[in-house]
Amino acid sequence: MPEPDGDLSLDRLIHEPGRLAILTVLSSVTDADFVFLQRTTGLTKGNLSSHLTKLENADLVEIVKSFVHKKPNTNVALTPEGRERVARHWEQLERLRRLSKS
Amino acid sequence: MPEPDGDLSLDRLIHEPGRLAILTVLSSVTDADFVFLQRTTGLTKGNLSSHLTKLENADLVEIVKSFVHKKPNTNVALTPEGRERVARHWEQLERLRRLSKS
DNA sequence: GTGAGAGGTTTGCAGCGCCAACTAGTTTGA
DNA sequence: TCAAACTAGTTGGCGCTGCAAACCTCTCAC
Repeated sequence: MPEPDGDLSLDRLIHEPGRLAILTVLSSVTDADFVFLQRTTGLTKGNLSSHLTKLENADLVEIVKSFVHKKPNTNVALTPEGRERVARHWEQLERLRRLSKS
Repeated sequence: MPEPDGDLSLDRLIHEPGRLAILTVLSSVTDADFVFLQRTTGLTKGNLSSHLTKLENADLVEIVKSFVHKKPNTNVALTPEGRERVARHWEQLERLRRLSKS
């Protein structure tokens, strides 16, 4: 029940390392496909797949499946809400960090 | 298997919100007692207790128990190693964040 | 056709965070 | 004096969730 003085609580959905990596990569580009995300984040396919599903369910990313060169292609982009929540998360972290430098 | 290009991996032990809060608070003071940490982090006693145990096992904090005014008192301080690893963690986060702002 | 590989998804489990319940001791007050 | 209430924690049980391995489906080379 005790709320911290300034709210230090972090959104687990975003804070989780794997997803934070995905979201951060996504926020530097307009969109990215599965393979690119896998290489940049270092996640295994399985992890990446399940994280993407969670992010999609939370409306943080939009996923478009199609075929490119006859191969399945999964394209991922942040939703506006996702972009905003990631930005807010970094602010939250910044706030937390400032505590330690004062 | 695949390592990311630049290492984006985050230390779960430190990254976990509850512990990150504890460690960050601790890095702004020389030491703190249980009740102070509970108030500043907003964690429940149970959480705080188990997080502290983990941090102690990992040698990130040192815990000294004593009695103050006849009451049990738990005093916590970062170890040198803890201090360094927390600092490194924030650098790691900063590196990750820069990806998204380039 | 068949073997290898790309591109994912599903499954199983281990580990962890979270709250509730409990312990141990102290103070209050009837 | 004895019990109720409070302080300061610790422990246990449960449910979630991250992880890797196994699996699936399609394509291409031979």
